Amino acid sequence: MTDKRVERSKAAVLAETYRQLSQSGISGLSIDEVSRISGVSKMTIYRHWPSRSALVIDACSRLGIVSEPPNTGSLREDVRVLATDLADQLRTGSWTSIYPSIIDAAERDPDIAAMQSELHKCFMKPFHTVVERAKDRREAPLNMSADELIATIIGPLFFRRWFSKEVVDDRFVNLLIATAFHI
Amino acid sequence: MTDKRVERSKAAVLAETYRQLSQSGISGLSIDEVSRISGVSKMTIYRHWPSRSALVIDACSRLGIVSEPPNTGSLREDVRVLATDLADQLRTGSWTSIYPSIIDAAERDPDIAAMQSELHKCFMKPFHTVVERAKDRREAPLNMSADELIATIIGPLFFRRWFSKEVVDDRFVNLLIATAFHI
DNA sequence: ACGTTATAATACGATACTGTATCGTATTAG
DNA sequence: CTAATACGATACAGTATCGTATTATAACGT
Repeated sequence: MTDKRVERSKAAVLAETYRQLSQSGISGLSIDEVSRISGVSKMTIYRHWPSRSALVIDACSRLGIVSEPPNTGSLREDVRVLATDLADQLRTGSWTSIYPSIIDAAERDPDIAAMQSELHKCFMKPFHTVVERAKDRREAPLNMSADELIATIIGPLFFRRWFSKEVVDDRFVNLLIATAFHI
Repeated sequence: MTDKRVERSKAAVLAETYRQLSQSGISGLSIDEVSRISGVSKMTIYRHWPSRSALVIDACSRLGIVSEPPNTGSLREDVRVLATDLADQLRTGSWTSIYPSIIDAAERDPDIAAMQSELHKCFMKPFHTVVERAKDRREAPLNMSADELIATIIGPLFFRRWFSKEVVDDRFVNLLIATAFHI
C-alpha cells in the first residue's frame, strides 16, 4: 500500500496547485502549468484526480487547518484569543488570497459551495467550542447566540481584510470584543 | 452628437454584460457570447471598449447606485434605516452575486482593485453622511470612529450573506444596532 | 531478480476565447 | 440629398485550455 511515488506526486501537485491558487485564483489555475512547474506529468494528475474541478476542490479543502481552541476560563478571553489569532492570519495567511475565489465560485458552483460550507464550519468550530464550554461552566450568558457572536466578531474582521482593506490590528479586535460583550 | 445607434449598442452590451456577470462571474464573461446574445457585433463592442477588461470594469462601475441617506435626527435611527435597506439588498439585489467576483479579482488585478475601491467608497458614502450630520448636530459621540461603526454594522451583514450564508433579517439588524450603540 | 505499476514526456483533438480585418449595408446628421 | 459613420456578418490568426492517447523508462513490491 501507499506507493511512495503516488504520495510524492500527489504532494507535489497539491503544493503547486496551492501556490498557483493563491497567485492566480481558481479561474487562473491551469493544469498544464501545474504539471509543468511541479514536474508531475499531466497524465499522472488525471490519474489521481478525475477533473480540474476535483483537484481545485481537493486543494481548497485542505485550507481548513484549525488550531486547538484556548481555554482561559472566561468566554470573553477565549474569544479575544481566537479573534486576535484570526486577525493575525488575515494579515499574513496566504489562504486569505484564495478564499475570495472560493466565495465567488460558491455563488454558482454547487460542489464548491458544499466545500466552502465545510470549510466554514471548520473555521468556526473553535468559536463554537469556547461558547459551549462557557455554557458548561454556567458562565453568565450573553444576550446573543453563538452564531450571532461569531458574526459580530468575525464579520468586521473579514470586512476589513477583503472589503474596506483597512488595517486589522489588535486595537480593532479589542474594540470588537468590548462591543460584543457590551462594556 | 450622441448617435442613437451608439447609445443603443452600448446599452445592449452593458445590459447583457451585467446579466452574464451575475450569472457566470467575471471569469465566465465571454465577449463572443455577449455579442451573440445582445445582437451587437463583436467588432462594435471593440469599437466602444478597447478590451474585455475595460468592458468588465465599465459594467461593474455601474453597480454603485446610492440612494439618498435618511435624516431622522438620530444617528442610531439613521444607521438602522441604512442597515435595514442594505440587509434587504443583500437578500434580493442581483449585484450581490457579482460583488464576490470583484473582490476576488481585486486581490490580483490593480485596475479592478481601483474600481472596487471606488465602488466601496460609493457604498459607504451614506453611512459617512449620517455620521457627519450627527457630529454637526453635536449628538453624543460614540465610543468609536465612523469607520469602526461601519465595520461593526456592515461586516456582520456581509458575513452572513457571503460567508456563513445565514439569514439576514431585521431581527439581526436590530441586534447589530443595539450592540454597536451599546444598550 | 523480476513482473507490476506509476511515471515522464509528448503529441494530439476538440473547443473556446480574444482581438483584428474586411466589406457591404443601414442610419444618422447637416 | 449626401457624406460620414456606425453597424452586422463573417472570417481569421494566435493562443490557451482540458482531457485523452501513446510509449518508453524508472521505481516499487514480493
